[in-house]
Amino acid sequence: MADVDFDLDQEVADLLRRGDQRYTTGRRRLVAALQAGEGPLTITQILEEDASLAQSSVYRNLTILEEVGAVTRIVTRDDFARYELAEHLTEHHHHLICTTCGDVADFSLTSATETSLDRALRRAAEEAGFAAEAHRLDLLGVCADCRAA
Amino acid sequence: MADVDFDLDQEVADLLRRGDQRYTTGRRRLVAALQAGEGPLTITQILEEDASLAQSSVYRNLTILEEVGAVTRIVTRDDFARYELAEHLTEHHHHLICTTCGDVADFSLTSATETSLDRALRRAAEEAGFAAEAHRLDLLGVCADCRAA
DNA sequence: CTCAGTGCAAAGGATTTGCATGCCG
DNA sequence: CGGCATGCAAATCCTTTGCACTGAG
Repeated sequence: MADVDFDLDQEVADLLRRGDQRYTTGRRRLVAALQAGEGPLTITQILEEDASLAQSSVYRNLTILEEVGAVTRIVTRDDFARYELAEHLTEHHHHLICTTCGDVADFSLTSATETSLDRALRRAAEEAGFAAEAHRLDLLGVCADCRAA
Repeated sequence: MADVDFDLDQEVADLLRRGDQRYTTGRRRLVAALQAGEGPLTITQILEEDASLAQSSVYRNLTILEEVGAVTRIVTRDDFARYELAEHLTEHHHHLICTTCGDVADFSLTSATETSLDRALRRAAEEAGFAAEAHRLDLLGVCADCRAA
């Protein structure tokens, strides 16, 4: 785990440096908070995770981290944007979005499925004259917690 | 085309009636505007499509149409929610989201791909104790217009 | 007639920004 | 030291809501 943390920090530091940005204490804390989360986090959840962070700085730093490619911003249905570490810093995955509580969890497909999906998407993009960059696959439903409640 | 329109109107009328809602002129215009769009539309686009509509009524009616299951609200990355006719009124499809201009277009996969994808998702949902309701697959990239520009 | 639907304008709420201060390089 | 990062509070902007009016049944 220590190794993983170190690599992540290094990677983020590199990304920031390449973007002429500093890796400040606040940004380190932000990355740590995102890493601690089980899935994408809302600003509120981040502030709860680390109360030493200021809301406006969190917004600003998330924007910068997104610009340098360290963080991804996702929007679901509710009014809260969520942020997670970029895929190349973690692993390709998808989201289980709970339509009841709004929470988001991660899941993965087998690489075989991913491969054939990629192939199909590449074909579709070509037909539309679209330069594909990435795909996003979400599963909507009710999470285990909400089903129990 | 006339047939299609007729069916759509009938269907929406039924959905509204079941929800104890009226199918008023404004709502008809709203449905027509959504039908005219090439893909999901923002409120601004809807108002441009039919200038006789009032913004607040559009918001209110879209909410109602969503509640009765005639319309789906989607959120991408920019700050504008987009609306489209519900899948059972159109056809199962996915979205090409332009990361440059934010516009959204529709596309479809072959039914073979859809089937295997569904199977994979069902499996994943089961593992997570998640009651799957639907899936959402978006392709992110640069649209033909933006590539040309 | 009655009550839901409409339109205007004002309010709400997540996000952004201005500005003075603090800290990294 | 110089400039970027920070934090507070005020401003923004999409969206929602209050209220009086209109129209459907």
